[in-house]
Order: sequence, then C-alpha cells, then structure tokens
Amino acid sequence: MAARYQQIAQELREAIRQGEYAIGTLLPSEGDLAARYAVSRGTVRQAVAVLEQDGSVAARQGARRVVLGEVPTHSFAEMQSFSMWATSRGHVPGAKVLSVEVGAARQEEADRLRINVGDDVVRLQRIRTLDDEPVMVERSFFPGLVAEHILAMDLTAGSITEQLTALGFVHAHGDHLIDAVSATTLEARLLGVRRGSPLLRQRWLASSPTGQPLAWSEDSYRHDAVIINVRNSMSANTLARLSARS
Amino acid sequence: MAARYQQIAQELREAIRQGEYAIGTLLPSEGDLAARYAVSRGTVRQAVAVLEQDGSVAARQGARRVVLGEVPTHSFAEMQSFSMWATSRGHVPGAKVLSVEVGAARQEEADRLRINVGDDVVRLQRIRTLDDEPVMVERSFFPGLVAEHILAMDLTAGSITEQLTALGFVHAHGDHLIDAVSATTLEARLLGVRRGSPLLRQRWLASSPTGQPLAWSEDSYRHDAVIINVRNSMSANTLARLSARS
DNA sequence: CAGTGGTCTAGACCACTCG
DNA sequence: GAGTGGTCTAGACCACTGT
Repeated sequence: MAARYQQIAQELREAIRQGEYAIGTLLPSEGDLAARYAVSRGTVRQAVAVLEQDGSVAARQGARRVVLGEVPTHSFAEMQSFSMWATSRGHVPGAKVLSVEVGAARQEEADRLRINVGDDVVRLQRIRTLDDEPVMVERSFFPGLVAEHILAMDLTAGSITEQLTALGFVHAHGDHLIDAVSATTLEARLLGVRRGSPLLRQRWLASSPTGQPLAWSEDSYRHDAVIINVRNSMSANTLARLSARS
Repeated sequence: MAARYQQIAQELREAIRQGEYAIGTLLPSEGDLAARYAVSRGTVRQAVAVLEQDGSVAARQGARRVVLGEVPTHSFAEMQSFSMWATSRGHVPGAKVLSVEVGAARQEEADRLRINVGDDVVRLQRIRTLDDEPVMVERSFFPGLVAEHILAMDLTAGSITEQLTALGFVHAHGDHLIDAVSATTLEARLLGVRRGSPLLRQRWLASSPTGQPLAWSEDSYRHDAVIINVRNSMSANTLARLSARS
C-alpha cells in the first residue's frame, strides 16, 4: 500500500490534469490541504514536494504554490529500458543481436563498471527496432556479477533490465552522458542512414540501490527517432553541461 | 544565512569529497548524525535528502545509506547560463550578435512563451565562443515582458540570464529538449565545421518562480564541444525519452 | 532480534508575499 | 498585518535489513 502522501500527490496530479487546478492558478494553502485530507501539515508538504520535484507546481516562500501544468511523466523504469519505453508509447520494440562475448575487462570497461582490469565482462551489441524499423545501435557491457544471467537470457526478447530486475538486480540509479556523433560506415548501414549522419548518443551507467554498477551502455540513436527531455529547477538540479575536450 | 540542514548537507558533501566517508561505505545512521550535529532527526533527514537528490548517497529502508561518491555538481545557474558555465570551467566566454529584432509572435513562438500570436517578441541570434573559438549558434526568443530590458543590454557582454536576474527576472525552472541535428550550410560556416556535421541541439524554456516563461532558446553546439550529463534515480526522475516523430 | 530508514503527528517560530 | 511557506523539534509507530 502506498504511503498517504503519495496518494495525496497522485490525487493532486489528477486534479491538475483534469483542470480542477488550472495552469497559472494557485494551489490551496498547506493548511487547507491538511484539513481537506485530514492529515498533518508535514504530510501535505511531502505530497506537494513530489509535484515540485516533477516540475508540476512551483513554490515560493510566503506565497501560495503556483500550478505550472501537467508534465509528461516518465517512470524511472521507462527511462532505463528501451522496451518499456517503446511499449508505453504504443510501439513494438525489437532487438537483433550482432554479437555476444565474454572477455577480460579493458581499462575503460573496468573504470565504468568499477571492477578490476582483467575481470570478466559480457559485451553485447544489438540493433534495436521500433515497429521493425532500426532506430538504435546498442553496445552494452555487464560485470561478472550478472554475467551468467545475461548469457542465459533470450537477448532478442527485449528488456534485459526487466529480466535482471526479476532476478533481484534492481536498477535504482542512472547516470547519463549525452552527445552527438557521426554515424560510422557500419552504424550507417545498420540504421539505414548515410555515413556521417548525426546520431544522438546516450552513454549510461545503471546501478543497484547500493551503488553497484550493473550495466554500462552506449546507445546511438538515429537523430530523427528520439528527443531527450530534462527538467530542472533551482531546488532540483541533476543536469550538467560538460566540456567534450579537456 | 543558510538553513541548518543546508550547512549539514554541505559538511557531509565536504566529508565525502575528502574521503572521510569513502565510496561504497556506509554513512552514519540518522540518529548518530542527529546527535553529532545536535539537531533533530528531521533536520538530518532534510540534509541527507539533498545528497540523495544529487545522487551522492543512496538510501534503502532498513539499511544505512551508502556513499555513492562525489558528483560533478553544477549549480542551476551554471546550467542556465553559457557564460557562467564557461567561466566556472576556466574558459573565456564570448558572444557575437548576428541579429536582433522585435516582431510579432508567430504561432510557435507564442506557444513556447505562452503569449498570444501577434504579441511582441524579441528575436536574437548570436554565435557563442569559448576562448575565441566558435562553439555554439544560439537563437533566442524573449516575451514582451522583458523586451525593453533585452534591447537595452550589451548583448556581447555575455550573460543575458545574469542581467535579467539582476533586474528581478529570476530563472527558477528549466525545461530542456535535447537532440542531434545536421549543421546547415550557414551553421557550418559560422562554426567552422563541414555542412551536415552533427550538432548537439538543446532547446530550452526558462521560467520565473511563478512559471512565467522568460526565454526560449535553441542552442546548437559543435559536437566536439559539449556533453550533457543527467542523473536520475527511482526516487528522483526528471528525465524522459520522447519520440522525434508522432 | 536489534538497528535503521520511512511515515506521520502536533506544535512552534521565522521569513517572506501581498494587499 | 494577515496569510503562507520554510525550518525545526520531539515523539511515535511501521517496514525493512541484516545478523
């Protein structure tokens, strides 16, 4: 059963979506909401903090909260899994395996997965499709910890993330590096675009609740297939702009 | 004066940075920290919530928090301003104005800035440089609300965001759309790259604390100049992957 | 089982916004 | 100055982790 504050957050989200609290208008005060839901002010604050986090309402000390609007909410799981994302948007996801191998970790792989050079890693390359159309080239690396599970999976079925979760390897954190690259000759052929065509590259590390790296992946998307959306604010900032060159 | 919980968060961040709490080890319990800092458990929870938000520590019910590591923290202001970002990284930012004009808002501009078609907008195009090297083409649009201020500014001095902030127009929220595009002939010439070369495009809306749009900008970076970093987690997700085509 | 984080309460005072 | 959000306290009980 979800916590009371989460229920309240959900009800408020719903109310905003249905126009009960219109965009640009003020949310009731914390005291009013506490009375309405018969909870303490602390619980109300937890609830509205969720909406502030989403960027759905804005808070300023001394004034009532402003409704910013409904935001396209994406669960963490949808962001971590190509298959879940595709399915939730009404597309049929697919995967074609190009290669799978077990090997000794090279320096970069060891750094990314926080293991030692020479430790086992599984390397996997796949083409990912949306409705049978190729949209992304995926190069993934997994630490020895999950190697046997990866090798035992049906890698064309789609979501490795979901299968790992079912085995108890929960993805709790993600760290993403996003840039633009030119399609190599191979990538161009696989994706059906011209060589040198722009690709949106998303390199990311998934970690367990204890911070243990579970997977590193380099995903290169056709530029016409995907747009990444990030929201931030003075109170919640997880976004940074890095120099590509030292 | 900063709140007590912010001071504590800062001290903990510092302690992690200096290796007092090593990566992978456990943070002291909330009770211990409360005693150590002579505050209530609630205040300690506010402090560690800040670190969890940053992705610097991970929490799991029933177990002590795990130290994930120091994270490259970027203030919200640095993300919103090219100049502040460049300066904080030791580069010299520059700007060259290509054009400035006031006009009647077209449909798309009106939608982005939440104004009416035909209302005043300021359109500004600039080349942004790092150490005198062109790295980004910027196309910005401002609503009538701030038009007179924009026109009165020295637009080659760099940060419009900072100048607007000084005038009381605080940027409190950001909403970013990130994708990859091909350089047009004009962009290629301005940036010194080949036509068709990949650019990392970041389109974003900045809003005031009340949700009032203050600026919309389309920034196209040379692909070798910038990488965007985003962190998310099960408890804090502001990241979404959108389809480029409906 | 003991320890620990997650949720909730009731009350207090302060800082800020706005009419 | 009244209203409202921001901070902090002290205490309670529950849910989960690990030994």
